[in-house]
Amino acid sequence: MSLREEILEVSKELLIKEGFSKLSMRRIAERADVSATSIYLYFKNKDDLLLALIEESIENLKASLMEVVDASKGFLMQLEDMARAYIEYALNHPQEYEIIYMVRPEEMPKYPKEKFMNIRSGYELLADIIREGHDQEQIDVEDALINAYTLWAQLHGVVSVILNKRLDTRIPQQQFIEQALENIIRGFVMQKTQA
Amino acid sequence: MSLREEILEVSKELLIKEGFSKLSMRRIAERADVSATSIYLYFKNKDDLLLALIEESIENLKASLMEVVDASKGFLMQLEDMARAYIEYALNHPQEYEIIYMVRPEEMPKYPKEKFMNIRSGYELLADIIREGHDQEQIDVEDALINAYTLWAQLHGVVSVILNKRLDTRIPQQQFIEQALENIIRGFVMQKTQA
DNA sequence: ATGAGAGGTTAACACTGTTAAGTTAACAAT
DNA sequence: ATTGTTAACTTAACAGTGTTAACCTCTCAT
Repeated sequence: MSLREEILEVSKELLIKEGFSKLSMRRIAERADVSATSIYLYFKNKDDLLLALIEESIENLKASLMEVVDASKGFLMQLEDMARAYIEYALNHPQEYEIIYMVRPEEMPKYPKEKFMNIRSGYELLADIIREGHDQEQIDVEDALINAYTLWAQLHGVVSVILNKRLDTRIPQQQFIEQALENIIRGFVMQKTQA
Repeated sequence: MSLREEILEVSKELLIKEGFSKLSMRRIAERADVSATSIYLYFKNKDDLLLALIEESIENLKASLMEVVDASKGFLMQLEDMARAYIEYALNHPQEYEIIYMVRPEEMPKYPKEKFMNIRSGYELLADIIREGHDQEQIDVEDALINAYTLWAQLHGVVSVILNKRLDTRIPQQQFIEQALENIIRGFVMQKTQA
């Protein structure tokens, strides 16, 4: 394993075990048994390293979503499956999920915004399913891509509130998730009474 | 103006002008023309100071929501008004909004989680409106408080995606907001065909 | 006048990301 | 076989961070 890979591996371990706030260059270096400056031989700076971690997390998230795609199911079912898969991934891999949204593009202008758009194919995947629903006149949407983004945003909001521990203690997490899923999905279903 | 107020004032200025990442104790101190350690006479630590800023932001956010409450309007209209007011506040005061969700309770265990729940009355406000809709059998909800949280979470997701600059450049922001609002609101409307 | 306390300061510690300069080893060319 | 070059790595240092301990200085009540 190259040192670059070693650094990435160790960084990921550290991220998962100790969280984003403990992820410092010197700690990574220590764990990898090299000097901190060696990291700069393989990454321009910390943001560059984080970006590599982010991309990996995005790949994992996308893979999780891909797994539940099953064209034989109805699209409503697929929509719900994907929504559940999204939430599940986020809650099961909190650090890996959060790092995706933690690092802010505006704070690292060196990188093209495109880098952060790697997740794009994930949206396309969602857009495809939404389009399918529209074709079968069971989902009431105009622009599938925009709706994919709104769906994604709503899901992100749900997991974000949970991960940031902003949920009222009076509210059971699972019930919150179920209610949110219900409301979100219903927001996409065609209202035939209006048509 | 007491030094404590002065520090808060200066901190808020610095936060708005230069953003969260530039908000350091020494910079605050410099702007307030005192030594950095003086801040510790009035705040236990940086988190304590941030918490004061957060509380102020929450008050402002709540006030913005209160402003649009108008019982004479239909609750669906009220719901939309509040949702718009939420998004508007977040986009018009990005730093003040973000700080609310930026600081993480788990990273400052010294403070009771209750502190972060000051926003609770905002949820109650929302819950009241939702309850009203339920009473008039125009909104399909079981537990109003849970639904207030899911609504809030969805709105947070929408503004979060925008503020974090994660929106695809192909997608016009305003169109995204309108579509999201439509989907979110519809998620709460009763589907009479099912009843 | 003296003691106490409020309200501030300076110096320092242990961190952080990052850079410049130096070292060391491997390998190619003369 | 001795150079020169390059890659891979290290040490030392800079500027910045949050935070604490120790100190000063002024005001005011006894």
